[in-house]
Amino acid sequence: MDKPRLIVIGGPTASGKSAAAVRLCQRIGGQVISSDSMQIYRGMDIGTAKPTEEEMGGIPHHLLSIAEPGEKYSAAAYRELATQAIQSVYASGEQPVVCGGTGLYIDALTKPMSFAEHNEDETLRKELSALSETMVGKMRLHQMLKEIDPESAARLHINDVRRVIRAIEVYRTTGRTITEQTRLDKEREGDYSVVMFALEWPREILYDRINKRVDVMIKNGLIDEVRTLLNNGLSEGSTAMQALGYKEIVAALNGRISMNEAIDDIKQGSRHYAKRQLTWFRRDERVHWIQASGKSLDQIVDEMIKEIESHA
RNA sequence: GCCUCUGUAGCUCAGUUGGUAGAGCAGCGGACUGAAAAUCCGCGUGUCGUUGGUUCGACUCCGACCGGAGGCA
Repeated sequence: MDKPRLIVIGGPTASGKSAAAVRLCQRIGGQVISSDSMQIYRGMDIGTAKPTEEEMGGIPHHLLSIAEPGEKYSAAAYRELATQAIQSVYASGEQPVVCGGTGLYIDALTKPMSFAEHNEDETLRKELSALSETMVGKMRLHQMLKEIDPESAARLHINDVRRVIRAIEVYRTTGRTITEQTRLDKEREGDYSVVMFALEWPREILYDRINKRVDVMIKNGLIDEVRTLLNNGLSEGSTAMQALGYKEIVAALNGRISMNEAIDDIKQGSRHYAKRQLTWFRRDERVHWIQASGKSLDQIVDEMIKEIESHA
């Protein structure tokens, strides 16, 4: 039996993914499944550029505002929820269109990844993080990994503490190294027949779009949005408050930097983020890049539909 | 008009007694398998304002000119 078709729109922030996804859905009869790690949070609308009711254009969107900002979330949880949402869209006879900039989530969904039941250990993670505070500790962590999984140790830089800790954690909780895990995953096939797109812009234009979007966010009340989250007791250390546009405003509200500096930091952080996304999606050979500059939404969607049909 | 300071990377600036230049930020490239808007790694991109001169050799010393800042008039 043929695998069900899954359309994915990735690419950098502010490239126009959301609008393209909506238009595509309108034209082919589809529904949007978000693959954005921050738009899942309730109350984080302006800073995450979450589509408004109007922007959704009558198309159902899944996985937006489904978690409280304090909640933990993960690629595994995403895969679980997205899979359910996709099944429900297929059941309704429509085409699921995954849209969002979180590359890891897209991979977790579209590539085989065996997520063991239990493979997280907060206590161990905390313990190891404490160790990573010093250079000596970092070296000890790296050494520890070298003893259990030399391949990962060779691949990971000593300073990439998160991944070093994660690799140790995987082995301690599952008895299997992350290297072996990855190898096994690569031998398997994904669940979908994926058609993937990303929108491409000349760099200066993309950066200009980012800068302008940040200004609009401020004008639309981002500062109040952050204030409300803090008033509701959201801690500064939560994952949600690591989001671009939020951590900087918090720093300004707490007087560590001026509001103007915060705004510049958000723009710069977003530009850097867009670059990282470009690196991620450029590496993915499944991506069909669509030149967006100078084209109307429908022209862009025309190209997508043509590509999708050629896959049929 | 005269005096003083100043002109080096996209920006802010270093540059030793003369040996064709380097930091931060910006920018560019890369990695990424349960925190990913996170985390981490790598890369100077240059008519040293212009033009003469001194010198084996000038960003560096001297002259002129051009631009900028301040002071005296």
